[in-house]
Amino acid sequence: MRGDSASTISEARLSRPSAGRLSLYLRHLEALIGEGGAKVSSVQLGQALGVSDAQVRKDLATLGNLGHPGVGYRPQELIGAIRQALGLNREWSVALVGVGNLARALLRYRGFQQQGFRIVALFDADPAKVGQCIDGLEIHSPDQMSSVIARTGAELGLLAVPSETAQTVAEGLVAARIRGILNFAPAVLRLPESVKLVSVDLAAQLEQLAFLVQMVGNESRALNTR
Amino acid sequence: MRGDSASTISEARLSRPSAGRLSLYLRHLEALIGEGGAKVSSVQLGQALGVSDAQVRKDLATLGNLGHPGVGYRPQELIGAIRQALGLNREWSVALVGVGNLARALLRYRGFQQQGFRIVALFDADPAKVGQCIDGLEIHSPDQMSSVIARTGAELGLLAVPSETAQTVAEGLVAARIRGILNFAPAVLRLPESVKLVSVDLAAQLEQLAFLVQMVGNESRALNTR
DNA sequence: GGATGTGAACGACTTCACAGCG
DNA sequence: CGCTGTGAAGTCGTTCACATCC
Repeated sequence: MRGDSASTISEARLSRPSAGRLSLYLRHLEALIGEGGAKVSSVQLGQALGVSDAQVRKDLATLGNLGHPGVGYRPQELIGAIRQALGLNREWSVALVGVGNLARALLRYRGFQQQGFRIVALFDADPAKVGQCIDGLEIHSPDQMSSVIARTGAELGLLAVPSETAQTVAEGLVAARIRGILNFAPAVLRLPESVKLVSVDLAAQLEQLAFLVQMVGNESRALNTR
Repeated sequence: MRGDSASTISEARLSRPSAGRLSLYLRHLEALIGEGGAKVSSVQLGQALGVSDAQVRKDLATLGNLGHPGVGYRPQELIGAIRQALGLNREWSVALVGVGNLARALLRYRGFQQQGFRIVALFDADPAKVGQCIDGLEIHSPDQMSSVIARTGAELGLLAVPSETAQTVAEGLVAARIRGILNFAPAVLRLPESVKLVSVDLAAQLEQLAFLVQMVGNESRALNTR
């Protein structure tokens, strides 16, 4: 890197897959800290996470010059830098729509609050559920979305509703000025560019697994032809 | 492709991302069928799913010559071919380990049984849960894994246990001759090559979303410099 | 020596663009 | 015509290999 006369972070662009791996590094590093590991090398990290050492270096290099040649990386520093790069150096308030079993699982999921995500609002269209409380949070009607989200300051939304209503509910969240949606409904959502979307399609993942498993069978058959 | 003198299916290799999209096409096509759509074009499919038309054609071309130039594709045919390619033209028996909220959500999840996945066995290490029944399925102790999995013929495993025990439990599933694992624990699992693994890391997905949302802010700041 | 950072080579996936067919 | 199938070009991400620094 040439023009680093000043020590300002040059804010190199961070690619999507790289960002995904940073999450993994982060989790692993936080576990390491507990064991007081003072240094980590790209080889160690890579082996622990199933990633090539070159890949690790490339990923970490985007964070700035954190590596100490001949030594490795300092976990503490890395953690801070990764948090910053991923936007985890602050709290994120999250709204959860669709209070079914999945929602309950998400509510209790430790991984979220551990990284500063806080679920601050619940919504469900079922009148029987509206007004009830879970973990100290009242379930609101979707009508209230705009006001409740404004009041609680939620910026992210978890969408755990049936696929039929997913698009409509998502639009409600957009109208309520949510900035990003994590969608669990098996539906393809259409959102304005400015609202970010990540989808987790459980059925598709399981189908992917079936495909891979089935391929193994085909593989061995294919090998016979050699 | 050279030696296609015979009309035998040349079984073109199906790439991982392509297989992922096939799941989406399949779901959309099954919805279309209900509405009696007789023909679909790559453009229609693409727009519905947020994929380029060229991509759709490339993906579907791997299934054999199903397209009718000047006309489009017949949904029925496509569905059959996709099912076959993904290995969904049969039932898959599935074992579910770790009976918490997530497991309950997965058990009731329609998308699974709709594509022929049947959960046939439950396991949980908590003695208080062992012996209980959910949806007509008894919860077994992990000790019983080998025998129960052999008896029920489960080939796939859903792993919904805490990350600390994930590796151990996964090894148990491998020992019980499971062929693929869908892992929900936020841990990196080490499995033999022959056992396929797909991981769904909820925390990482949410972090990814935070990253994207945060990027939007940085983007607009970056645009100012222009 | 040991480990980082990084251009260059490589590979995988996507888009382009168009020939060919109904 | 309209729409598919597909080589060619392009883009993105990963791996290699090595100069560099402690």
